Amino acid sequence: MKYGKIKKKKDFRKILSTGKRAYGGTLTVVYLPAKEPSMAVCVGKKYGKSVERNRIKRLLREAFRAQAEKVGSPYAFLLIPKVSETYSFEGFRKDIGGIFKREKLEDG
RNA sequence: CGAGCGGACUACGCGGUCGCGGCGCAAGAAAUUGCGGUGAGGAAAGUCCGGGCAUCACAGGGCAGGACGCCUGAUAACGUCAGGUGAAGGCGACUUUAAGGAAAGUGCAACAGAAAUAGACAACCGCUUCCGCUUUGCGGAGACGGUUCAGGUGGAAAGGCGAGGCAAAAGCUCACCGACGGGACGGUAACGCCCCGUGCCAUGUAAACCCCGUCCGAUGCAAGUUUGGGUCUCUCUCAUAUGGGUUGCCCGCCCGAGGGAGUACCGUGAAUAACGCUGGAGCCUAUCGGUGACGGUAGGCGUAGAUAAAUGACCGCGCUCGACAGAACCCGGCUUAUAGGUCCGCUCGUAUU
RNA sequence: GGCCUUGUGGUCAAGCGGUUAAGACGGCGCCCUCUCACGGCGCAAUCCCGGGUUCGAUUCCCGGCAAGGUCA
Repeated sequence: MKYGKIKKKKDFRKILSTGKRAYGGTLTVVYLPAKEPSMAVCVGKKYGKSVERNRIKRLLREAFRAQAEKVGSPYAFLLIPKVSETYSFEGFRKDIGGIFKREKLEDG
């Protein structure tokens, strides 16, 4: 399934206020049923300089991509990482997988 | 071998699988799919300068304000760079340097010190008057005249140092050094060097105000352009220069501004849109001119253009185990951050030949 | 991305190149009191950091760092 980008400020507000929250060790996932599958990562200035922020975004997208195939129905996802010293691909991947399993979003 | 100086370069590499942003080609009505190729830096950073570019009822004058400041050159331009001069530091290679003017004027110089820009007081000496005494003299006080040496204070005390000179002294005189004025020579110039003269008067601070010289219109791609409607009619409010725009102010110049209703046509998307948006003062190689910055000529190259914003994950191999760090209109610089590695030129010390 | 502003005890803040760096609130110590409060006395500042100009810099100049504002 192809995931689009969430861009509009209105959409962000809607998901953050009405969406369901799921917490993992390294990040928080906010999601809402939607017509088209979409996702976004939230990495503000508190996470560091631009190099560091870009790295977090890449890791999150890649980890999400590795797990997204399991989700059957369309949802809008927001991924919000927690501030820490180091960020790892493996940690994000396991947390996202665990959240999908717990929230019963996986297909079948 | 040890210590050091200057300059240049590099910024993990290779192979696979999956994935991302532009571009090209093909397919498709379209969404999209497939293939190919391409995709961050030396600082992309800070936004400290300069320029291009764009807009402002063209950009005119004056004031204010700002920047720069040894000389010559380079450049589109610069506060940058190159070469040189002076000064300071280092044994040296070399490094640093906002380096015009203090006899245009104003301000400031705490504390200390007799005194802070120059007068007084104190001190030293001469002469004279008075007083005292141990009476060819010595001491004390006062008037007049000469002088600023020494001591102490200070960042700085009126050219320095040595000799002569004098009642005591002082560039009063002399040698050397410095300063100032004039001249010759060398250099495009800053300046250097030599000669002659003047006994010498002018404290510091201009990164205090300021003076002199040179330069600057303002605003910045969130600039701005296009579509978002156009034309006509009616009407309302403010205004006739005492308004609005143009640079902070003045002059000058330019101009009415905003809203509502109706009708005909176009359009249905209205801001998260498109353009600006990357081919350029471009990069590489060779050669010529120049000490050099740089410039000329010839050949070659095609080299990110995103907009919640693209480079990542995993596996294998190698090693020195990988620093600082991510384009956002574009260039030239400066400044700041930066693990390690490579190369070139040079200095000092020690030892050997 | 562009353009600006500000950094002084814990907080809010004054500060004409020479100050013992004002003042208020708060904190700590001592005195006063049987005790607390009030009151009195005292203490606590790398003037954000690094250079430079100057005899002397919180102040002037240059470069960093941090915080904040503003422009569609």
